Amino acid sequence: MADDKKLTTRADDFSAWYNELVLRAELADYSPVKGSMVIRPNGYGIWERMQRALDDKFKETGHRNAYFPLFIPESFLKKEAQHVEGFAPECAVVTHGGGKKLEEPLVVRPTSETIIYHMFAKWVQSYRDLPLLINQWANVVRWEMRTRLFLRTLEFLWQEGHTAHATHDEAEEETRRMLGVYRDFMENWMAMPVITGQKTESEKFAGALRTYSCEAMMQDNKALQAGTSHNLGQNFAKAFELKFQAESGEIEHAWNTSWGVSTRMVGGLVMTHGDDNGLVTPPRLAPIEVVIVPIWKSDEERGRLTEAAMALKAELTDYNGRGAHDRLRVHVDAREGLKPGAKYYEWELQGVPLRLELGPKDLEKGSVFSARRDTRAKAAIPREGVAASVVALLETIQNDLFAAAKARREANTHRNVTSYDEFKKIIEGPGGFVYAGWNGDPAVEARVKEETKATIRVIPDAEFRSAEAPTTCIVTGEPAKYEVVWAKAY
RNA sequence: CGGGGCGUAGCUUAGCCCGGUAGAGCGCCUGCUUCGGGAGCAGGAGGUCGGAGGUUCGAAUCCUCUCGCCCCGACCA
Repeated sequence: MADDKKLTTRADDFSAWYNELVLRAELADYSPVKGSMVIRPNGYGIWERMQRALDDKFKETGHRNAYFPLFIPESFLKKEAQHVEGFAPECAVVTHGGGKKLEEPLVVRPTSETIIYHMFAKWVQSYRDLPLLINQWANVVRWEMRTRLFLRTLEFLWQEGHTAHATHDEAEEETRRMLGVYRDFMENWMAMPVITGQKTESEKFAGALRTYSCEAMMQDNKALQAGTSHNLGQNFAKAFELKFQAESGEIEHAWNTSWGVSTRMVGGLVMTHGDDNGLVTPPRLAPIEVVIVPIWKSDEERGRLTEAAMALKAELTDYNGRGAHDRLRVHVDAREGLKPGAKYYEWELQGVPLRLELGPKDLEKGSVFSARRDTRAKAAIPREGVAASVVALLETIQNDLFAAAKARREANTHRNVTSYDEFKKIIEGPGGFVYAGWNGDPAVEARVKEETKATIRVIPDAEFRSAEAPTTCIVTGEPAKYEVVWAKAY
């Protein structure tokens, strides 16, 4: 090995780069059970930031948290025909408990629609009980064939929102609202631009009427489905007899929605912003936003500079320019026996957005020396008013990360592609998103997947569509029913 | 489950063809000197070579079986 301190580069082997980064930045580690992983503090810290931001948004939109059990009677899964077909193959099933064979096997939840709507049926009698707006933070298990850290593991953490409404339109509005919440989070917290839109019939959630999705582009130009929101119609309400008496006096089935995002987003964050030096975390999701590295030569200096670093930290954390509940998250790295350079590399690997160096020269000059993680730009900042400068710089980093990611996506987005040959050249070559016409036939979708591995990621929402809609289907040349986004996906 | 690769110290690995004292780098521990981009020197700890069987005077190395992991496919948040 030439230099085992350096990561494999993205250009050399994107997949190896990703795995090495996740392991070496200590985001996660392989567990003894094949396909499952341990989320280490660095990774879990990011997830906690994600949870906090999302949970606030869920509460703001009227949802309340609850918790439903891990085990679901096997018969529940079978009550909704499409649902069981979609999920049965990947379910873990408990057949024994307490040393005895169970009368009915229990499925370890792959998702909780069935148990939740079973319970909703007990709780809802009247239209006055609606809407019922519930979210749960939980782990789920899906027995996947091929796993990858954060992107696909046997067990993962997520949130699943489940709601019941009196009308289709209310449910549709909710489905759309939560897709918007996801988009807001992904763009403004993760700094990860997404395309929103509707999934095709073959890609929609098993049991849903319609599925909407947020699709992001990773640095290898592959798509990542980052979050989905489903309008379940009355499918589950009918299967679980979730009924209510309407104002009119009629008994009606409720209309459900479900929506979820998972720890997969941590993988998305890595693949959106990471570079060959390691992780790059958007400030808003960084467990540590600022690391202060004091620099000294002598023992006398060490005491002085460590003290100055602690004072700097105190000034930063006391600053309430972002509000009392959003204090700067600052760490001082005063470890002895490590040279400053070694510390720089370590914090860069871990993706801390901003580093402040504080040495004797800075003390003399009344400044601190800053280094941005994203651009690696360095500059002296006046010590006076440093907190406001740091807050502003972090905001700039947050915005620049989003702008860079968006520019990269646009640079790898291909529109006005009308020939299937050209389409294949792009997909098999550089990859990226290809906007093209589709006749709406699932057989065409299947054929393209078979031939190129590309799938329709979404039928994009209006704002993402091309100025001039494609008129013909990319494959058959027939009139196009939709403009769709094609890409290879994770 | 198909195809490919690999299991040697905490990590990365050399050695394996051609059997003969298990080696290195990183990391770790102790001490001294260092400290503005991965420090140096000295000393030290750490291995039943994935497991089981076989061949042999002798196996990390050869044979058989087995277990596990990674990558590529089919399936998917």
